[in-house]
Amino acid sequence: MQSTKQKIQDAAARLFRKKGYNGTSMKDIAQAVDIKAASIYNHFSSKQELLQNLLFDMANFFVKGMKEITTSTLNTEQQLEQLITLHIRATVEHTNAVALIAGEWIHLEEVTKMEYIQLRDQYENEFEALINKGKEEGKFVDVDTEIILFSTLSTLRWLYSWYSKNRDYNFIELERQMKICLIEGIKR
Amino acid sequence: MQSTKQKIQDAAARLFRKKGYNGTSMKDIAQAVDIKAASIYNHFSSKQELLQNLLFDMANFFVKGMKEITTSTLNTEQQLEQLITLHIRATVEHTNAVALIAGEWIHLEEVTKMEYIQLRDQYENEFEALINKGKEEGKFVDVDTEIILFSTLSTLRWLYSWYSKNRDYNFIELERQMKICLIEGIKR
DNA sequence: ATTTTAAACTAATGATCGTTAGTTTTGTAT
DNA sequence: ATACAAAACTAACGATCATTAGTTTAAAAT
Repeated sequence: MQSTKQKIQDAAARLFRKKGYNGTSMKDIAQAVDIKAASIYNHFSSKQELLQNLLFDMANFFVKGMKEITTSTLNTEQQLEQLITLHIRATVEHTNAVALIAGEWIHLEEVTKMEYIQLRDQYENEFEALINKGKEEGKFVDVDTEIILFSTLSTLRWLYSWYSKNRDYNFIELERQMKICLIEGIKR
Repeated sequence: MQSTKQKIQDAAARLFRKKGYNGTSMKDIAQAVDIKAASIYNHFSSKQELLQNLLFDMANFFVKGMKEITTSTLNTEQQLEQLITLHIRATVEHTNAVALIAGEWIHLEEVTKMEYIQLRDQYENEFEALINKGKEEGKFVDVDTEIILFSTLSTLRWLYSWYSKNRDYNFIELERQMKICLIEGIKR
């Protein structure tokens, strides 16, 4: 059985995704959990806190996953494969929260937004370093690193959208195909 | 000199992108144009109409471009190249409006939203048909068409984000690199 | 110069929203 | 059974918002 607090978080993620942060009222969230809007404040101090929890949980999930991968003994190509797996796992396990990453972070209040962007940039920089490493090792094709990064990341970030329409797609197969699509294309 | 009407549209695009549709008030838009909120209604009948104009202008831009390309005499690979050029052109010429495609279409009112989704699906289907054609001709690699489509489209759709941070990047070079990145990867 | 039209303004309306205060209910520990 | 804490409720607040009505100003046409 799910706790009320967890139910509120889940409903918030789903509604923020469907109607946007500002388009979702505390009443909407409360109704989805079958309580009154004021009761949410027994569990969270504000609507903004709900958004922050969702976004930072995901940001930390990715930053932590990146750290584990880059400090492993896997070779560069294997590390890139693991990054793809990381994104697929996040998407499958937290589809709605992942969807918020695409656009709803703009509704974080100013100070928090800057902290969030910092985490995102950190992640991107480590991703970029990995691609550069592969290029230095002569394993990857000679295309501008930033363009490879942006092309790869955009695909991984958009995955939630595709996954929402193809939830029955074979999971292992998706992983295999994405690795071909994203890695074979840049191998030399 | 830009007309007031055009200035309102441009400000709306910029603000919708920065603060979201619901996060942007008519007063915000008016202030950006240095008039009062009520004066906007001399040019547009509602805030919703502003969003609709922006999104459908872009949707029509893409649908029309697709039609021109697929009815041309170019071969499959060249047509795919032209599609990339189309997205780059849209992004450079209408950066803010293109940015709205990623997330703000959810704020279209219900009936209009369905029309919009229909246009989007039509575009995606024609894109998919092109990839299938390339595969049948034995020109493209044997990866699930939907995955190639989703990977390619997500990169093209996210381009506005990258472009916003790299406006000084050499334009011709971007086009060349993107074609390598998106087409070489799926060629066989 | 006069009329007409377009586009700005002021002021107000009704609705919704996030949040708070105060109260009651529910469940748990003693 | 009683006491306590957690979590629900009702009611109300101040603020903001999209939009409308009515008025004034500016520009264009006659």
